[in-house]
Amino acid sequence: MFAEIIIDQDAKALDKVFEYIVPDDMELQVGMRVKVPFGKRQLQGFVVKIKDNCDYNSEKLKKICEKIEDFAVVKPEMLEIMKFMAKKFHLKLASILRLFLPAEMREGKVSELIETYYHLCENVDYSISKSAKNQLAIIEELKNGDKSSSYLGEKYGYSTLKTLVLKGYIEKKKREVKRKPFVITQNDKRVTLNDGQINALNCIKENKTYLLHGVTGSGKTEIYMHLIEDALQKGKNAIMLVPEISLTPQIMSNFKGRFGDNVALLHSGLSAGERFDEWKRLFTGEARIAIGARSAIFAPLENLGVIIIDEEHEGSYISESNPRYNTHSVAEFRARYNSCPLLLGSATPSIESYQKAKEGIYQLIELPVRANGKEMPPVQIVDMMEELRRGNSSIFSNQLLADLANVINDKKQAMIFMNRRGYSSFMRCRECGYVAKCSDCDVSLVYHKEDNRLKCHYCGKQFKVLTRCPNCQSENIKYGAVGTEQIVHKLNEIFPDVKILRMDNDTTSTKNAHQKILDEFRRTKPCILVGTQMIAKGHDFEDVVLVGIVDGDQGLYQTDYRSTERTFQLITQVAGRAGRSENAGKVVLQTYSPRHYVYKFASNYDYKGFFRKEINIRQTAEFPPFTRLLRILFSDFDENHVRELLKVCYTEIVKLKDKYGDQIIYLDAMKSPIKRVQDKYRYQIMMRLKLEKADEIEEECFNIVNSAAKTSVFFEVNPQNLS
DNA sequence: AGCACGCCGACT
DNA sequence: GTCGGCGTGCTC
Repeated sequence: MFAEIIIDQDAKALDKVFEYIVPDDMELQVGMRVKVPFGKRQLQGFVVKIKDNCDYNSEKLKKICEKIEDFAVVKPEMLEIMKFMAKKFHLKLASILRLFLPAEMREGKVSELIETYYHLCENVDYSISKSAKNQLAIIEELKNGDKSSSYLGEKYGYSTLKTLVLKGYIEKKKREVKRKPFVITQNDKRVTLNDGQINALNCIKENKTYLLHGVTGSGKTEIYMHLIEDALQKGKNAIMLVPEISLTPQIMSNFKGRFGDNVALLHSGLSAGERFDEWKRLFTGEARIAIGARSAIFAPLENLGVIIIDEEHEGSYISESNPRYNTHSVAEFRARYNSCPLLLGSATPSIESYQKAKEGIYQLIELPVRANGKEMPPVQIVDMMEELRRGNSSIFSNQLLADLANVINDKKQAMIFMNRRGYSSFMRCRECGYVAKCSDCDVSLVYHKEDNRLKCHYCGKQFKVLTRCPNCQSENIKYGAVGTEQIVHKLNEIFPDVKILRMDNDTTSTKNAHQKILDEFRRTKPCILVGTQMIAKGHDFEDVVLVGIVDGDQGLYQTDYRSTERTFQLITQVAGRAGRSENAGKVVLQTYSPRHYVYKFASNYDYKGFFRKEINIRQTAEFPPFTRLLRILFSDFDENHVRELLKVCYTEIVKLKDKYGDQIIYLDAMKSPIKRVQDKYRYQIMMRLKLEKADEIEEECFNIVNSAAKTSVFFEVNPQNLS
């Protein structure tokens, strides 16, 4: 017997199957991990095929050394996923396989938590003197079952235990225990579904992809729970993906409360050991529901009854570091493989997904009404240009300050939201609102501090920093964004007696910092919480009556075709934080371009209107979903090396223009906007392709690059972020 | 990824 | 003379 094996090394040169002889006495299965001789070394590999004949020079074949486990860690479905992903995303086989296993299982690091415990020996005469109270107490405790060493030791003294062992009355044993990452509080509060929800549930039956467009608070979570419950009742399993940022204790305890130990949670807050335990519970079938961020799509579950992607529009579902993949595609693959429905849920679906629903590729389900019947809070747009003209050049409009003062008076709470800490940002005229844009691409230019230039992230063109506004000649043209620190500082000056909390990547680096800040916010009134995106998700605070968006524009003038869409999503999401309870809320949105269509639609919560406008723009501008963007990223420590490689590939790819003509709308090679990352120089080829031949062209490019490159090159389709 | 083979500079 | 630099090539 022979086996095809993928060596567990993330190197391009090893990205193929190697053949080995299966020893006669070895019972081998596909999906097992094995140790094999490889050159002078012994390496780990994955068995992907077992066969009777070999296709390689049989004299050179070596024997498999041993099995790492006695069972197949990679199930057949996962091998199919591997093949699918390798083809679709041009990834190395080993790097995909690694996604399937928790890091703890790599290179024999399998660490299980071992507990020592004591067990009462049976059929023994216990002759213990009455004065030995501790010894007697231990025996009594053990009559009710085994107890852990640490428990007994702390309570009665370790020496006592030792004595009993010596006497032969009790035994010391070891066992594996599961780390429980989460305290389970049973709070199975069921909500009766409204008609909309029942309708939605009745729709989702078939082996299809459904897009659930439900406004904030329309009860999507309840639908998810019912779907999962249905699946369990049919003896099937379920996967639910949520953005990492919204894996809040609230969400987790909701699902744990409803499904108890059936749920395995996979999120970044877990220690490596906890992750491994949760993974194993799924693998063995002890847990049947996987809930987690992006990578939970690889949960080792078979027989799936439903896959759910919550907040499907979130950018974090596209992996931006290696291996780069797109969760929707993998989810779709698994759903088809298991013949189960895939549900994409969002209050603000991505333009791509909604378009697919329009085209009938996805089944659209709408939940237009909030479950509690409440209106969304009104959004007031404040024109910051007008504020400037009136002589207010601060970060805060008079309106926002007045509203904040009211909140403080009423001992309520407010959230001040800003888009992100910006080091690189766009350049804007403070007089007329003009924003520097690329002459070719109609996207905003990004200011790069390192070389004091403005760059276009699409075509790589560079521009000198402007000193005078080309529109109104004002010299008051600046780059730069305000950070959260700055906002907190100003607020402290204006409201010296009010507690102001800050939450962003800086303040939440430690594991529990996030929760601590939120807890403090919950307790304190009045209070203002200043933060980035992370305050926008899933936290319900009864007393938040005001949400201020300081820089509504920032998302807008980010540098890619999705920025308007993101701004809409963000405003909707942030607005949802105001007035969750009886307290009528309000949203104040500050912007320098108040007439931009996104604000009109967002302030009316008019998703469909926004979609119609946006999809038209995409169509005329020839951007996705009507075209495909392809970015080929080359990186290497040696700059000359990359440039040479880029040149070779580019010359070949340019020739495709002869063959495909206007199918290639745009093609250019350039430095990557952030040209060095982790000491590696980055160059890229950007292409915009018409859809008809996109697959074909992509494949050709891949082959060109693959035959030229010794180092690995990354392909990205419709990238989220172009740095 | 690693490890060997191999072909050119400055050292006991 | 040879020790050692890292370019190239191979691993079933």
